[in-house]
Amino acid sequence: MPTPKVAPDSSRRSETARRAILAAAFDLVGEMGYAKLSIEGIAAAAGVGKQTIYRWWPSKGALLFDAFLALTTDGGQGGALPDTGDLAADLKLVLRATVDELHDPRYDLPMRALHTEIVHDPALAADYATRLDGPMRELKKERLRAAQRAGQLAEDVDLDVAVDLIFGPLLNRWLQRTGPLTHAYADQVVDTALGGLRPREA
Amino acid sequence: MPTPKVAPDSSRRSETARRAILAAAFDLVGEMGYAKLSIEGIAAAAGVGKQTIYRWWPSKGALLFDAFLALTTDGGQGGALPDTGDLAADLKLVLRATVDELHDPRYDLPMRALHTEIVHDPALAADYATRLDGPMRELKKERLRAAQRAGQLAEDVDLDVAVDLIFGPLLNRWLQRTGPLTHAYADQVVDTALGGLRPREA
Amino acid sequence: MPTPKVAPDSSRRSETARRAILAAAFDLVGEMGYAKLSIEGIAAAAGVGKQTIYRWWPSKGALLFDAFLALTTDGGQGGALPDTGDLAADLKLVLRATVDELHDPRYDLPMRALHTEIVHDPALAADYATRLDGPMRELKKERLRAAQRAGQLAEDVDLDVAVDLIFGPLLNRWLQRTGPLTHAYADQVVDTALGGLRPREA
Amino acid sequence: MPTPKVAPDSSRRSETARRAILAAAFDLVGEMGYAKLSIEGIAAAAGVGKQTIYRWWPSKGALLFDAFLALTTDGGQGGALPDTGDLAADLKLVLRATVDELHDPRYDLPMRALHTEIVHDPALAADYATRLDGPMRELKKERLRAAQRAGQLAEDVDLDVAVDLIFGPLLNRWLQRTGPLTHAYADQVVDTALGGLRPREA
DNA sequence: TGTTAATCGAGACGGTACGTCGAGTCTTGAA
DNA sequence: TTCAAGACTCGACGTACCGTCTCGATTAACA
Repeated sequence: MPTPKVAPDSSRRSETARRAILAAAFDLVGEMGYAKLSIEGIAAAAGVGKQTIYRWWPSKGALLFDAFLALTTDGGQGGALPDTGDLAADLKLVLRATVDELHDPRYDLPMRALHTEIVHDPALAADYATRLDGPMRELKKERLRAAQRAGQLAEDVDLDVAVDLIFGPLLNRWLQRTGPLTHAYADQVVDTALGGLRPREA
Repeated sequence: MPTPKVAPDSSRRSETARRAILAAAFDLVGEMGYAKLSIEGIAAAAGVGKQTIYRWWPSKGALLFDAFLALTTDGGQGGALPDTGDLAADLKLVLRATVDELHDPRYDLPMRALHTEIVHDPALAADYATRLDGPMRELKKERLRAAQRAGQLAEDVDLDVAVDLIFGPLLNRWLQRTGPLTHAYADQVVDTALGGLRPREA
Repeated sequence: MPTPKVAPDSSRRSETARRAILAAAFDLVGEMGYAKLSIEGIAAAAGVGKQTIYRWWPSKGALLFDAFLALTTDGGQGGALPDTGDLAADLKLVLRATVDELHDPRYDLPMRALHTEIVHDPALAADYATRLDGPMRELKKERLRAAQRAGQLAEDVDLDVAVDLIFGPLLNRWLQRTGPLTHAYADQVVDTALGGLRPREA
Repeated sequence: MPTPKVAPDSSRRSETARRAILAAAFDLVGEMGYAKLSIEGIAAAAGVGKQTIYRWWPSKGALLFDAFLALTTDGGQGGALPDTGDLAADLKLVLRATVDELHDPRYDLPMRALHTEIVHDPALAADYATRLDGPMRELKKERLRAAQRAGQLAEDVDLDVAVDLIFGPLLNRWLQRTGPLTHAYADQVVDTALGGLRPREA
């Protein structure tokens, strides 16, 4: 049975070319932003024929996502969230680290680009959910579950909603630039989310 | 911001052309999405020369924003948030309406387009903050202030953070498709944000 | 009877504007050649509205022609061709002067431009024949007639053909750059045309 | 000259596209004249991308010249000028044929276009001299040399000047429309050029 | 251990859109 | 009414990339 056209024989695939393309894509998007990023430019920078890109990636978004994934996986922080027993402190630590990362110019443009693609491409969004956001979210929920076991988190709280409340605001503020993205803001978010908006009964 | 580079004499500006352009831009982005939206297409659909667009708008994003603003302002829901005295109920009402709006196919594509443009264009983001998000956010904060006066909201809560917690998650889930966008989710967000994640002391 | 649209009331015409336009047209065509000459540019250089040009000239060629005419008439060499009694010497004098003029960079570009327009626009060609070439040609023929009376030119020679033979080659060589345009060439043309190609019977 | 700026690998060049472009260029210039001839129009008529034209030709004039050359070469009359032993008769034959050709509407517009481009573009003029005018002129001079050997042409006549005198006037009259272009005129030019303007000693 | 078929680099191709320039028309307000 | 000014529609410019399509020239699995 001949190999179908849609799935080229990846055994013959050049690993060198693949790596060069992903690196070039990541570098270029960081240099000149997503709008001016072109397949042609990536191919040239990677010293690769255009067809080699079109052969293996269905869209610019998919390529960008792979480029992102490659770097994240390589040096991936992989591990679980810290658990010192103090939920608020742990969350603040993580959120402050996130704030720092979002300020890193090396990641700023590529991450914005990726988010743009996700917003417009449901298929890519699904991929993102499965391969990047999903695992991350699971780690976060794991930490929250531990907190529930320790009685630091209400039993009836939906953990997905909890994750949205805690980790969403930072991303929003970063993407939309609705305000300064600081450690103080990270702390406030954690405190407010944990404590709730309603006055605590004295 | 949608002010032209070397401000032409706007007193001579053709109002007919302006309106036709904004309408065409909004319609086209709704029909075929932002990626395939072209200035050339908008000009053709509006029966207008390309130069007339380039004369008055510095970027596709700025034009889109104006188109959005024109429609929002025209039929604008303008008014304050409902205040029945029951904060949770009022917020749920508003969030459920937002959910419905986000499901309206007429607004889906244009709003996604606008949001991703904001992500990439700080100038546009500033304009957005001033002319769309700002006023909206003020209305939201006004309602929350009323709740504070009524003792339904803690005195020490930062209202900006509160708004982020309540209204951000919906937008995030919609943009990133991280989960179903339902009335139930809206209710959960309100309840969780108001009550907080921490267990209430019995 | 109202003045017809095709012939605006020239009594109200601004002489200042007219002169400025002609001067600007001539200068600009000399500076940047005919291809890059634009009505817009002329209007700007003359400090004049575009409409003022369109009101009074039907085409770029007509304007250029007028500009040319204005300068030629002003300092026009107007007078008859020299007549010392020696036809060959007189013609060589005139042709050598023409050679010099054609080498003047101030006139090179404008004259090429004018000739181009004449080639493509029969109406302009007619105008040219009537107002520039015609009078010139008459002066030349007058000199040849005198030569005929003096027995230096055959009686049966068609003077128009004679003029073509004597004055045409210079123009051709200049326009098409088929060879160097020198005084020697001018002399050769005169001698050959007068003497004929056929061997003189001994 | 029609050599591209940074010579692309012409081995990959599409002969189909080349031919279609040249044909379209020639046809269009004949239909609507040089002024309204656009690269865009040629590309569309040839079913070709604009870039394919820009890739291989540096200017509209160069393209036009190639188009002209292609047709001239294809059906090229190539051969030498007739030589019956009677120089005057032979020249009249050739000039009358030229008159007829210049009246052919199929060639009128394209040839005017080519000639005016030559006037403005020295590089094109050089190419024209090398590839079209040069060979033609050589044929003409060859015939004149034969006449010299036969004693029908003075020995001391510069053949280039002779060619200018014989063949130039027709072109001039045609381009500038300074008079009717007839067989009679052709004959007159030959007779006058051969006989000279000066009276023959009886 | 050659054969052979997929992949590679390169880049021409037909297209679409870009952002700019200028054409020629029209409108406004001043002289 | 003409003028300077300049916005308007329209068409073309020359460029940048798109995604498809040959081209040899590797190159790695199979025969």
